[in-house]
Amino acid sequence: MYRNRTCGELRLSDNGAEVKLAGWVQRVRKMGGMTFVDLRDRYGLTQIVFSDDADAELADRASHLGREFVIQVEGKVAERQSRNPKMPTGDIEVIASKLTVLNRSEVPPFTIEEDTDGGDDLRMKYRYMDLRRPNLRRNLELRHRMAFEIRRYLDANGFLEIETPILVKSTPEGARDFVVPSRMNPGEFYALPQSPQLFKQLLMVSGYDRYFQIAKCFRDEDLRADRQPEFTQIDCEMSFVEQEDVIDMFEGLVKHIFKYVKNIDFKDPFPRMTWADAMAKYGSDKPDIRFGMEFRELTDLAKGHNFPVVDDAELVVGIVAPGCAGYSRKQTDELTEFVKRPQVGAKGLMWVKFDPEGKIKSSVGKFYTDDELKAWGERAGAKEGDLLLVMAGDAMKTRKQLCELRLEMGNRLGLRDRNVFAPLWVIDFPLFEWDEETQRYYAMHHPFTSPNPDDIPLLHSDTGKVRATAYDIVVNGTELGGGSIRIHDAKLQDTMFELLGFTPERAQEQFGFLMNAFKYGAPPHGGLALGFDRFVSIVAGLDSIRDVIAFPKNNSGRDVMNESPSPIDPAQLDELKLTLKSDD
RNA sequence: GGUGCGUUAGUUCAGCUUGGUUAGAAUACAUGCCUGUCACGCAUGGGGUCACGGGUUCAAGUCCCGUACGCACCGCCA
Repeated sequence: MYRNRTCGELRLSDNGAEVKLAGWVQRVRKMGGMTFVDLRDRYGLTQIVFSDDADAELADRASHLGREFVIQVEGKVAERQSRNPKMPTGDIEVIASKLTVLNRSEVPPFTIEEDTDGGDDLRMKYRYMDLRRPNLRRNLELRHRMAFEIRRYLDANGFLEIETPILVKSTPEGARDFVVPSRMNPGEFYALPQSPQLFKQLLMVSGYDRYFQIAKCFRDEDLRADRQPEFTQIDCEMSFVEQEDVIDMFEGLVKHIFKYVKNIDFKDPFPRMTWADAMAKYGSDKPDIRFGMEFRELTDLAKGHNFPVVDDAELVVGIVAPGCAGYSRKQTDELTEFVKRPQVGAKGLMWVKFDPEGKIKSSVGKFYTDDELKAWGERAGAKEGDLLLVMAGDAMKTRKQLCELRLEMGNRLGLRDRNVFAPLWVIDFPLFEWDEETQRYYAMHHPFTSPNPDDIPLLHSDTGKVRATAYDIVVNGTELGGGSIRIHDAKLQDTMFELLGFTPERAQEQFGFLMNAFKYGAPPHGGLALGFDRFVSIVAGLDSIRDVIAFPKNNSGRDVMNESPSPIDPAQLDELKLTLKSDD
């Protein structure tokens, strides 16, 4: 037995106990005739003391231990002469009587501490050491805890966890597929699943009316801080349900997680907002409702004053930054620069300051009288001391740009507190999205999403207006997940494919197995998928999902630790009947 | 596919604006001193292909071009 206690558990009540500990050397502090060693394992840190008075040879050996050596120590727990209130084990120490070096370590390339001195790249290359750091350890513990609670909740509600294949059929809709060549079927390929969508619908046909899976999904698209090529979804599907049933069930799941993992009780139902409202009030289908600053339309007030920027605009819309009337020229210029950055892409920004004495200062004073600007302020709900920020232009673009500005102001004003969680259901998404480039409709969610029954008459006449029975759950401006009630009627599904520009042959080729299954008694069904990595990172208060994934990929989809992807052996290519094209 | 920023000691960075002596700091590492430290302290020491390639120049870590890599973002992500 290498150890009988861990480095995190010893307390004053263990005083006098003979213990055996094993772990990694966090730090060695030599103080003349005494040497202190902080010993670390998954559970914590314990101080080990070696003293010349007790055993000079042992103390000398201890003083030459290096960082991250793996050692085993036997000794007696003792109360410290000088306690350290900053550590849980700070009241005690272990007076060593025996020291065994189980393994040496090279000097690590970065410090194994909460605030490491290592950069991201280096940490990824030595991820196995990065994972020794307490913050990453806590993240993975949180992830485990959440996965455990998800299973507990769903099991209690009668869900079955069922695995679906990783080698699946490629479908061109949606994201780019990762593709796997088939050796036994030369020239043919599997795809890795973007989600278990089709399988979970088939499981509903099979009668497994409550299914879930914590499923790995794969998308071959460019990465972001919150996007990995392989990621994990909490994938769920239910039969004999309507939108309300699905929302209830998974609002319950989210509440359960916050309650048992974060000790946060959401008593009230989560607020809901239609997609149209979300776009109009926040310029986003995933608004951060931790703070207000809702959009107010000023188009009618602003137009007709010989100000070309406004007169040519489809929409004039503003937000009120509370208490910001004192912003200096420099600060308003900064905001203007912010919206003019290529990432936001606005042409400019108008501002109106309503100072506490009732005076008005504005970047557009040339075009509007104080009374006219006052009317803007009244419409927008600006009080004395507030700053009104206004943008104008094409409606959709301007809303998106003002959305960026709103979030920026939220950050500047400290209104986006990581410890505050504001969940929100966004409902009534459009069923279709028009694509200018290819001049056709795409499914906003996916082609199996059912239209809102009220809008079925519009399917052919006013396709773009048709609402879907689809819903997203948003937390703090991040899309946590989404789902829909699916189509279970073969005729309606045919209509969908037709509107999406599929020929019957192509629809049959791609989704024939699902459509065939639907001929044999498909129950009404619907479901939802939550992004597990994002969920964990939101609960942990982190911006990047990389910190909640044990072995993530970098910005260009590479694993810098094992250097994948990598070329394969020519023999492997031969077996697969593949030839590489030369790079030109 | 595109935009921006970055690459200098094991590590995190400064130096570049205005080209010119032996490229610095902190930390880490090694050695010594130190019997209550816990970000220990003090002293000494070792440690550099200034990412790579080309160009300008009498002279390039520094200026210019390109490439690679990293990060963030746009496009993309039903």
